[in-house]
Amino acid sequence: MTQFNELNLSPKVLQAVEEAGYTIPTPIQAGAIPPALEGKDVLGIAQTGTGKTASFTLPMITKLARGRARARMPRSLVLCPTRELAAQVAENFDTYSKNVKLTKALLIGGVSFKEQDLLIDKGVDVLIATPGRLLDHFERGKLLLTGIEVMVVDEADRMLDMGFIPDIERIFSLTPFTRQTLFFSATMAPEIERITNTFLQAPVRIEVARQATASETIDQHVVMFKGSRRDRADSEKRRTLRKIIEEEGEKLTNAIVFCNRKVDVDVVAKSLKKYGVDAAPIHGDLDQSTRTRTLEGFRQGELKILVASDVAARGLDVPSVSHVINFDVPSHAEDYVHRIGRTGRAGREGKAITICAPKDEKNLEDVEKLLQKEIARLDDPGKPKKSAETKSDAEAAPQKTEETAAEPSKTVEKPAQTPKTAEKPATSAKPEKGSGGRSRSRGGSKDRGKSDKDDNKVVGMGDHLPSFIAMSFEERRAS
DNA sequence: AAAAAAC
Repeated sequence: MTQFNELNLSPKVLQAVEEAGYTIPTPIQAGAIPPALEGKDVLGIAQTGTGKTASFTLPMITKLARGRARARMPRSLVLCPTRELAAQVAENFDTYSKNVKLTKALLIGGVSFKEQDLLIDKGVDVLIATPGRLLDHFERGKLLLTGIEVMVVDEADRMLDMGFIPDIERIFSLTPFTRQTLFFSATMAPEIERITNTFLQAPVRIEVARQATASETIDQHVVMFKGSRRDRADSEKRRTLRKIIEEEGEKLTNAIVFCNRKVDVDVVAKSLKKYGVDAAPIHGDLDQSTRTRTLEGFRQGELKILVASDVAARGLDVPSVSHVINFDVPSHAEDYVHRIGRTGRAGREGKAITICAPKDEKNLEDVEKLLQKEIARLDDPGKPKKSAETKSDAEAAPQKTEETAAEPSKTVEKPAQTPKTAEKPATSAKPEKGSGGRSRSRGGSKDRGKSDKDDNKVVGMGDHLPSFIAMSFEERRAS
């Protein structure tokens, strides 16, 4: 098996890698580092969690160790779609460049220009940036990109989703065409293919395809939710969420609750807190210091539940969480895969529960189409059950209890008609055996777990790379 | 329809 010391990395970089505890590169690292060191363009098709970040930081540090940056003329540039990702990449540089004299600047929004300007003026070897802030600096005349030797585009497909492609194209055009380009994307949409054809020169293409799939390592469930009345649906949905959290009990050690909209992130987080659940919101409207602090608290295990918009769905290197709960079904089916990919990492157990309101059913269909399987239905634990009479009624026609059933929202009643779940008072958090009927992952996972551990800093999704992402182009076209 | 990202 290839080892890091066979990849021609500089001794100082190698030392930092070894000190971080790694000896065996991941496939994307083994594939991308040698051509990157030779100065070739690289097209990496890989998901977060494959060791992607180190596959460009390590060769970059090796190459940049020689030479020095001039004022306002950075020698390399890494573009990331979100501020958090950019910060993560910066940390990765710190880890591996500790034995090398290398200056770097993190150019992201939400923080003052002042410090960033100061760094740029002094000259930086590595610029890590989100597109908006980078262009902002450029337009203020503070920055010249004509000295860029290496440019990295990270998470290009997400850049596409976020409408950054024009910015990326502009930035490409501001850098010298002699630059080396390292380009990473989880998928290859036609638009991404076009960009790579335009801006990459004879790239070495590294595609990471893995066997394991999301659907096999994550225990997935969906709760079909229906509010009793329009004006109560919102609060009832939050109650359903609380009940889900209660029912998971101690198995839920930490979780991310995803909402589709920022307002809901705020409302849900506030609601959970009100009911004594340790939760905090994160989304793009919160100021950067709050975002950073919240995320850090969550990483440190000081915060139990992170209520998040899709800012946290992809790429973020949060620790493996025990649960992902979708307060809403994401409207892009692929986001579902990214969201649930925050759990069950490195071969550990993971559980994903999605709340599906009637208006989300179309989205749920799309998700199931993408997964090519049905997600196990769970009864709504938040639905107050009435008398035994209604109970059998509900069993016969669970769907039918809408307008007519104006149910007292505060009353706690015993849950009925839940075959798998033991009956319990609402306050008890009794563990329930996962009943989704999904078989666990196959062999291999132990092995993976080990190498994921080896590569803790950069590994994200671990074992359960979703099958559609793991497929090669040919397979994808075929299906 | 929303989120992310620039002030």
